[in-house]
Amino acid sequence: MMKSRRRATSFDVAALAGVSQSAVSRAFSPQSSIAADTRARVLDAARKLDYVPNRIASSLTTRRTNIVAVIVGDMANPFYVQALHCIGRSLQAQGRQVLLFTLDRDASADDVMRRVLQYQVDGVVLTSARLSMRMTGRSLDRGVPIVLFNRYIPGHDAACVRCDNVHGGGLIASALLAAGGRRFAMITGDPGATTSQDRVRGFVTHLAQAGVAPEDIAEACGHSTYEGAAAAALALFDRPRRDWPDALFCINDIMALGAMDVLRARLGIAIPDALQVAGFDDIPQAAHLSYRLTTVAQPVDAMVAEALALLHLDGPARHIERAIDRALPGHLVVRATLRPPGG
Amino acid sequence: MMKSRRRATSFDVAALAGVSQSAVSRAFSPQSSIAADTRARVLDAARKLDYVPNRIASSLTTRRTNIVAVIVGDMANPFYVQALHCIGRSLQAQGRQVLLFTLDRDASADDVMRRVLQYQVDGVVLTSARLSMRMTGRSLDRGVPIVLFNRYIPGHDAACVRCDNVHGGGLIASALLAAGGRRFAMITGDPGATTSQDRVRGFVTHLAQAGVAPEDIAEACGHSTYEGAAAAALALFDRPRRDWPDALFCINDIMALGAMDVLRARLGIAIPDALQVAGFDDIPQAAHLSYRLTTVAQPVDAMVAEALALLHLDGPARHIERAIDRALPGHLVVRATLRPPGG
DNA sequence: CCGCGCTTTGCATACGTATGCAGATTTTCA
DNA sequence: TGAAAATCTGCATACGTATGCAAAGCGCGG
Repeated sequence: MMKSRRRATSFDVAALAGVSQSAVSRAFSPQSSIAADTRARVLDAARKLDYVPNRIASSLTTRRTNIVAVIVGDMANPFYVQALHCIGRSLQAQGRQVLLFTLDRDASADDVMRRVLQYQVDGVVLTSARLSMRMTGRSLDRGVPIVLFNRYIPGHDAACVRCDNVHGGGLIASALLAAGGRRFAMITGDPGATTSQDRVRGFVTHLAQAGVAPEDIAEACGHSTYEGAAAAALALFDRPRRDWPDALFCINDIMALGAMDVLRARLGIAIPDALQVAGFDDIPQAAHLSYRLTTVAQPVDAMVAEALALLHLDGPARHIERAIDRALPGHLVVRATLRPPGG
Repeated sequence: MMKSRRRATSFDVAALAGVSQSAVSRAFSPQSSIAADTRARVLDAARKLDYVPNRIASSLTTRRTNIVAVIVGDMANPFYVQALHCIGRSLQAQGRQVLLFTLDRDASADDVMRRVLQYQVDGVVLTSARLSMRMTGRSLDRGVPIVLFNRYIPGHDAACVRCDNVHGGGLIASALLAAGGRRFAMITGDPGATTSQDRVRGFVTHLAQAGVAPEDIAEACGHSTYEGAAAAALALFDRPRRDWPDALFCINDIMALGAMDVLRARLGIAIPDALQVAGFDDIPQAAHLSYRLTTVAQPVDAMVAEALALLHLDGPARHIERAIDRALPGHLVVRATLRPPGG
């Protein structure tokens, strides 16, 4: 059976059902004023013609595309994949979809933002550390709601949802102290990312209260990647054995995996006996039996729900949040990379 | 400075530049017939008004959205994340975007496909094993090009790009034999997935040629997940120690990680000394020092390039490929989970 | 039987851009 | 210099749907 070349439109359905095009439109919009039997007749005709409403066309008049742009900075970090997955699920449950933008190293902010705006998205979720400022500016100027996911811009008034990273850093410091850590080290992420800065700050501040001077905490930058962290870990241990750290905080899990792997494989360091390790994020791999990483779990579901709520996708009038900064608390997940306290 | 509430349209730009709306449209389309200085004047006015062409509106007349739907069945498998990332990068380089559809366990094929069709996408890339048949049917009926990524449907004529899984299974069999494997075992994936079936077939066939009877190969289903594989691995070793397998093929890497983790942690099995393990896919984690997994690398970049080419997104007339089945060869990546041959 | 209110329907138009066509302008060549 | 060719521009319309408005149909109470 050969289908007609042209796709059926609401006019075709209207003709078959013996109603006007308006009736077809109303039949497909739940809250419209239309008689039950008319709707049934229309849906029946639509089925016969294999008609599917054209959302692109409808978005012209409704001024809503039901599309949300998600800009992912680092697809190599499972945490952001997890966040993307969660965002996609939530939006799909609302009848909306994700338009995905991945950001390459050399991507220009203006370039990405121009593409986002061309697609008339209803909102933007930005998970990229880099380029945030210029992108949020253009988005807000054009009346497109944007929410920063897990990062913020100090001088700027864009809405932001994040884990309380300072608090989380403190949780890690507290756990490492309780487990008997004495010589502390950190592997930090992208230096420009507030995520990294805040976790470091929470960690250092809490240690300071326990009498550990900041200058006694060894530090190396792992650039938020597995490989970068492996290199950083080796750098931290490039010193006499008696000065080796015995407690290491990696500001995210993916770096903790890199550090653990290289330290065990290259230097034969036993974890947690010779070195205690903690991460941040609670990515799926942190629970794997090769790592059993102690970490701070981010409340991803709640963060996503909050972020999408701040976009105000429902409701007739578009309201843009300003100067919102929601910090949700994470919680410590204790696994096997710390010694039991008092053990 | 307060921006006007309404976004600037091509008419606004036209008025400011003193030209017609058509001229504005042409100024933004590279191959249009327009004088250089007119274009410059238009672009200048556009910049002043912060005008961005509305791609949604333009797609109404061009009948192209420059959007490709990507349906991801399993976001928990890093291989598909990697594929998604690669697809996104390639499309963005062509000025197109990915509209992401994630498939939950309980998602209905009709439901997802209806949403795909509503958005008038220019093409569909389907990476989900389940539901493939009904989805491809509806897509093709409506003239939307669809390509199955790394799976195919035997009775169906949709285009398909995949790794040569039979060949890859043979590579693994060959490597395990050369490394001295004697008692073989497999952890299989989703029973309905051709990906799993083909890899198993290649593996079993190759072993048979070497004199290993299929019924001597132990088998358990890991359902393509880390956790499922861990359970399957324990089941395979739930027998007298002298009957334990010494060569294990997991039909994808994520399951190999699960199997290795549980066998080492729970049963204390040394890899590769007591057990040799191989996977398939070459996900990033396979290279991590905790695993150093021998596996078959899929040529993801080439597969994605081929898949997108089959959609025929360029060119004026939409041509739909039928009955295409491209199988690209993978290559063995030897790491530390096999003993060196002759060692 | 009349008038009021409620529901349902169709008409007309708007959304923002692309493009065929014809007219206008410039260039080319004899 | 003139005519033909080439280039550029604007007009008008189409793409597919949503919705304000008014008209029509209906039920109900007086």
